[in-house]
Amino acid sequence: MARTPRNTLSADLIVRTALELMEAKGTDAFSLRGVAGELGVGPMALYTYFRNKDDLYDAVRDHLMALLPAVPSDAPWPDQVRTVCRSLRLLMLQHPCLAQLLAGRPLSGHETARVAEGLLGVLRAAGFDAETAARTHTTLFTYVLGSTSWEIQMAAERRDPEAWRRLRTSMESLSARDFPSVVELAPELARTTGGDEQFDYGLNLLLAGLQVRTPS
Amino acid sequence: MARTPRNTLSADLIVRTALELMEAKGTDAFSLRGVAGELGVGPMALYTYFRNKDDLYDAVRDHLMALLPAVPSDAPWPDQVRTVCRSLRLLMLQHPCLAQLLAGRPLSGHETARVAEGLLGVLRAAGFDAETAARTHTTLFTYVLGSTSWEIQMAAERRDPEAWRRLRTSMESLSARDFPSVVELAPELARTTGGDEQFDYGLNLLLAGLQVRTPS
DNA sequence: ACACCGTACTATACACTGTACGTTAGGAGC
DNA sequence: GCTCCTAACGTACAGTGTATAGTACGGTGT
Repeated sequence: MARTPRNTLSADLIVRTALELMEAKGTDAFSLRGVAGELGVGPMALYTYFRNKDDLYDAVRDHLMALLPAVPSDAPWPDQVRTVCRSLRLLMLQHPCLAQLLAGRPLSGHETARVAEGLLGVLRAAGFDAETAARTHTTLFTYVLGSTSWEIQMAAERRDPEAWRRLRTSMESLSARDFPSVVELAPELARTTGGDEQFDYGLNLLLAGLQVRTPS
Repeated sequence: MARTPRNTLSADLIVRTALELMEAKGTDAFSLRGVAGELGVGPMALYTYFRNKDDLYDAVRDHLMALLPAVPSDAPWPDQVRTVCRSLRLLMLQHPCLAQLLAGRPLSGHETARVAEGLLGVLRAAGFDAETAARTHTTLFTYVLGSTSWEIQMAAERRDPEAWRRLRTSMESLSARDFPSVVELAPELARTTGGDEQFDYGLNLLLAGLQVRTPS
C-alpha cells in the first residue's frame, strides 16, 4: 500500500499549512480534512499531534502571536502602550483569522503570555498599582480585539458585492423621521469605519483617560 | 399523510424558538434541524421564512435588540452614554448568544438602527460634530462588544471544569523569570476579569478622554 | 359548486463536517 | 531477525446546511 513515509508530519508543519489554508480560503471554510488533504494524508493523521480541532486552533493562534515584536524599551509609557496595541491590530489585519482565533478561545500558550507580559510590564513600570494595571490591560486588550474584529468584519462585508448592496439598501430604507441621526451620519459612519484614524481615535480616548489618573 | 395544518409557522415563532434553543443548548449547538424538530416540522420548512441560516441569525439579533430600553432623555450626556452602553452589555449578558450574533454579522435591521440612533442622537445633542460623533459611536460600540464578549467567553470557560483546570495549570507553568508581571498579576487578572467594575473602568476611561474634548 | 393556482410544507439527496474505533505498516532497539 | 511502539490508515457514524423536486391545502374567481 502506497503509504507516506513516516515522520513527514510534525505539529509545526500542520500548524503552518493550517494557517495557509485559513488565509487562502477564509477561516470559516477551514477544515481538518482540508489541511489533511493538503498534506497528502488522512484526516485522522492530525489527531496524532492535536487532540481536536480547537487544540489546533490554539496552536495556530500561538504561532501567530509569536510574530509580535517586542515592546520598545526606550519610550514614554503612553507611546509604549500605543505601540503594543497598534502592533496587535496590525497583526490581526495581516492575518484576519487571528480575530476569530482570539475571540472564540481563552488565552493560553507561551506566546500569548509573552504579549500580556509586554503590556503588563509597561504598565507596572509606569507606576500603576496591581489592580489598575490588570484592569487597564484587560480594557486595552478588549478594545483592540473588539475594534479590530469589527474592522475586519466590515471590510469583508464590503468585498462581498451582494452583502454590500443589501446593506446599502437597508440603510437607505430607514425613515429620516424615525432615525434622523443615523440617516444624517450614515456617510460619516461609512467613511470613518475602520482605518488607522478610527483605531487611534479610540485608543487616544483611552490613553487620555488613563493619563488623568497617572501616578504622579 | 399526516401533514401539519398550514400556517402554524411564522417568522416570529421561528425566531422565538430559535432563541430558546440558542440559550438552552448554547449558540454553537444550535442548528436549523434542531429548531425545525422543536416545531415538529421538516428542516426545509424554515426556508419559507428565511433565505438561509445567517438570515435567521439576523432576525434573532434584531429580535433581541428590540429589548433594549430607550435612552433616558433627562440626564447629562455622559450619563446617557453610560446608560446606553450598560444596557447593551446587560442584554448581552442576559442573552450570551447575542455576542456571537453581533460579532459575526454586519449591522442591519430596524431595531439595530434604533440602538445606533439612540447613541448618535445623544452625541449630536451634546454638541459633537458629525465626524467625532460617528467615531465615538464606533469606539463605544466596539468597546462594549469586545469587552462583553470577552467577559462572556471567560465566564463560559470558568464553568467548564476541564478547560478551567487546563488554563490554571498553563498559567502556573509560566516561569516567573520570563514572565514576572504575568505571574505577579495573575491573581489580579483572574479576580478583575469580568464584572461591572471592570466594564465601568474602561468605559470611564473612554468618557474621561471624551470629556477633555467636549465642545464647551 | 367547482376548478384552479399559489404557497406552505414534505421527502429525498448531496456534499460536507469532526472524530471514535480498530487495523496496519515503518522504523528503532535488542 | 525479532519485537514493540506508534504514526498513519480506512471505515464508519452522527451530524450539518441546503438544493431540488414533489405534494396537499386554503383562498379565489367563475
